[in-house]
Amino acid sequence: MIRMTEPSKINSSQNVPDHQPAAGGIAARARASVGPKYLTGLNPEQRDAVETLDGPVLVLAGAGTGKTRVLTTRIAHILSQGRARPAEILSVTFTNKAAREMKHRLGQMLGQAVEGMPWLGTFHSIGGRILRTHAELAQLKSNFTVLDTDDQVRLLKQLLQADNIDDKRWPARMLAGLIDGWKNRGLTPSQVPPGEAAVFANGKGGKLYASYQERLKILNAADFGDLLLEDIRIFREHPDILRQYQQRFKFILVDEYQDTNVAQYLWLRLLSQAPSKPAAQAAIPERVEDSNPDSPSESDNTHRPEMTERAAIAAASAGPTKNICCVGDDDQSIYGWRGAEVDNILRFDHDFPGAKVIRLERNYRSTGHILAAASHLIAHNEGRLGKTLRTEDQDGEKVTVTGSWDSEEEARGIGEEIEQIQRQGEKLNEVAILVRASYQMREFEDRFVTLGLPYRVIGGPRFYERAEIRDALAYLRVINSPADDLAFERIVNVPKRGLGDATVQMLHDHARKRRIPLFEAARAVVETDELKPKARGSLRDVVTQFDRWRAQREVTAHTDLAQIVLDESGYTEMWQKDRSADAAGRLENLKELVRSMEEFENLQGFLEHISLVMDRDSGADEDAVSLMTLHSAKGLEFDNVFLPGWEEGLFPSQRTLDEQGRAGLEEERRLGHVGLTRARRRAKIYFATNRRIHGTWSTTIPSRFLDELPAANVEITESKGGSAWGGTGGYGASRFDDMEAFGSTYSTPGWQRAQANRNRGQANGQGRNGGGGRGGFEEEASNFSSTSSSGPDFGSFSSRRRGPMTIEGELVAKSTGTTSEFSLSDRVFHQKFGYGRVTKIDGNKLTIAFDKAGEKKVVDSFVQRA
DNA sequence: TCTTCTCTGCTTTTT
DNA sequence: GCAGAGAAGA
Repeated sequence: MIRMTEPSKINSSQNVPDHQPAAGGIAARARASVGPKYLTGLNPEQRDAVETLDGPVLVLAGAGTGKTRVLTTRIAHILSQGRARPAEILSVTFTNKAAREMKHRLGQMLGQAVEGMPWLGTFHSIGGRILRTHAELAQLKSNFTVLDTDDQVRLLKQLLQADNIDDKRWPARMLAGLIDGWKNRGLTPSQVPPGEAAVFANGKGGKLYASYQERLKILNAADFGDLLLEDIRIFREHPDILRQYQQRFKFILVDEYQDTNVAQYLWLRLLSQAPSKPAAQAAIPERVEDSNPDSPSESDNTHRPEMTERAAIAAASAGPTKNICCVGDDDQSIYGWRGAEVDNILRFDHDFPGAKVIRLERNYRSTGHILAAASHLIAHNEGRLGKTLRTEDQDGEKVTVTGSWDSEEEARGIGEEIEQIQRQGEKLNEVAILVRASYQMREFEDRFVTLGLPYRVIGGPRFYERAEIRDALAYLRVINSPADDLAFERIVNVPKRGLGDATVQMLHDHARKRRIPLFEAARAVVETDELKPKARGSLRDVVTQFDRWRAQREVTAHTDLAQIVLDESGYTEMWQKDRSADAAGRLENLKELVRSMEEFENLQGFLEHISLVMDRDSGADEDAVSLMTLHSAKGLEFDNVFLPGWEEGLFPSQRTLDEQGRAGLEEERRLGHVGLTRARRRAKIYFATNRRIHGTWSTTIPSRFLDELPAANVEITESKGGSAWGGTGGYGASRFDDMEAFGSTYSTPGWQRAQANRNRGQANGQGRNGGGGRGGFEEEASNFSSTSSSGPDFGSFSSRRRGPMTIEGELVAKSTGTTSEFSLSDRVFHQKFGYGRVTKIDGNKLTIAFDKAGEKKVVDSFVQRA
């Protein structure tokens, strides 16, 4: 059953029941042009993963083992073997980026754009597509709106208010999280275990979930969870519909299977059963609820509800499994906190009997030392499927571990190392800083701004989550669907029209009484004298404007309409008048939005897809350092990877440890593994003894993960910014312990913290006086922005460093050659800090008093005349 | 109704 | 240390 090579099929097209021209094009081309060529260059395991087409297959693909290549080659293989047409392959990913990447690579492999793969996409876009087809079975219309988190929360807030629940004690955001969690686990309101439903607002949680669902139907809206959950419900209530899809999808491929949640699992599971006639079920005895000793959370009661759910689905759909191929890596499962079930991958062969498991263990990315360090670290986890990554690459440089006195010094040191890398002629695009929490980024941003080092932040608010984009979309949503109350409410007073809370409340009352949408209520209220003349006038304007735009919609291209709406509503003007730093960027984003609409046929089509498909693009062409969280680094790779902040509490995160215990620790460890395996040639780890978190300094101890790294592959180095302990390396009581300040082998955190505190003054002195040779302009500049005192504990520390260093800094700064084209009190603009005035000039380094950001020192090339 | 001031409470993030 | 929300003033 392994190799299905039937040579006759390759050249004869009559075996393919192929009547669709587009589909035939790709399939034919695949057969003709690819031949066996696509198989060359694959290692034996990869080849096995590509060629095992029948029955369930799990490909355990470690970091850097060619996962995407296997997936795309497998699709090419299926097509070239004539086993399915492009429209018969369901191929799901988690992110749009991954879906795009696959389409791109497939296109390259098959030599053309892959328009014929209609079912290649994210779980949510495909789920949404299925739901639109059968919307009426979920009490929706096919043009339903997909709500994002913000809309969701606002809707819940209204429900809480209506129920007189204290929004302070029981925040809407928390309820949104709970509902999300339930949906991730495939639970409809009636299926939520009563105990869990009761935890919110003294037992009202379940009821609120139910009324939220009701409201969604009235608004003709679905949230992200519904896109899958409603599909599942439809599949189960209408076996004929399910069978239709089961028959259609001859092959199913799943990327990043370790990240699937229970709902996704159920969805896949239903689709992956061979279509069986309702009555005749060749029930394979399957005991999904069996305890599996390998799976860590098995004994955990909290998983019971969905386990029974799982069992029910398994029983109902027990039939031969089709050709499903899941690719994933249990060691890279880092989304447990948002509902991903590592269990799904751990028990794959259990869920899909007869599954073939193929391990890809040859790493093509990292050098020996890096791989060894990563493997050794992850080996501390229990509950793995177990893989041993190997490379045929050289050992390369050892992974470095560097301790520094505080987080500022850490940033300074990394900045210097990056400059060094740059001097060696390497590209900044090949440098990444991966942090655990986004608040760590700031320090680096400040540093890079000072150094004039180009960087880009990856992640952060997505394009369509930006306020200006959501506002613009809200206008379009109201035009498209007058019943969209959430959208109407969002923009009725944006820009300011004198229609505040009081007016909106009044509209709500009116709308509820007559059971009409807010927009219609507004139309009616304008005709009465319930509102003050001023508010009434503005509201009338709003209503007439929307009526006009809707009329124009028939005769105007949707992109033009969007532009007209933005201009006539005064929205563009609002941002043009805004003098804050990011106003220009927002206007740029609005332009980008209008541009992106061109890809869609009409307004309707655009709105249907926007929330699912829209992505930010972070100008990747420019050579710049990448700054991102460990989470968003998954799937990326760089020559040089910097990993700062390996300290207890930060990494592993204390909160994860508190909330998830052992499972949390293991997930954090996997995060470390992901971080290390991003590096091709150099991986550099850092920790600081003192870190400012939320404004206050606290003393930290090195991460336990440092102790879990293999000594043979790791080199302990001194901070380039000057060692915290006057030259001794090492960090705290660990087996690397060769350090005087903390010289002891006691290792309880409390003891270490006590030691750290006791030694602080002493170490401080050493750092300042004995550290010598540090400082210079950079030293002074980075302190410059910290205007307020750092709290009583460190008062002496701060003042001490600020005094003499400033003088030193000035001296160095004055010696920098070039003179600036700016003069004192020039008005300037800076991308990050906004508008300000030059207060001091030192060569090409300016001190600027920013209107909003305070006083900063920056290189003149980073500002322009305002 | 809009602006300014005080208070709180902080991961990770895709769709 | 700062953003975001809510309450008090203009």
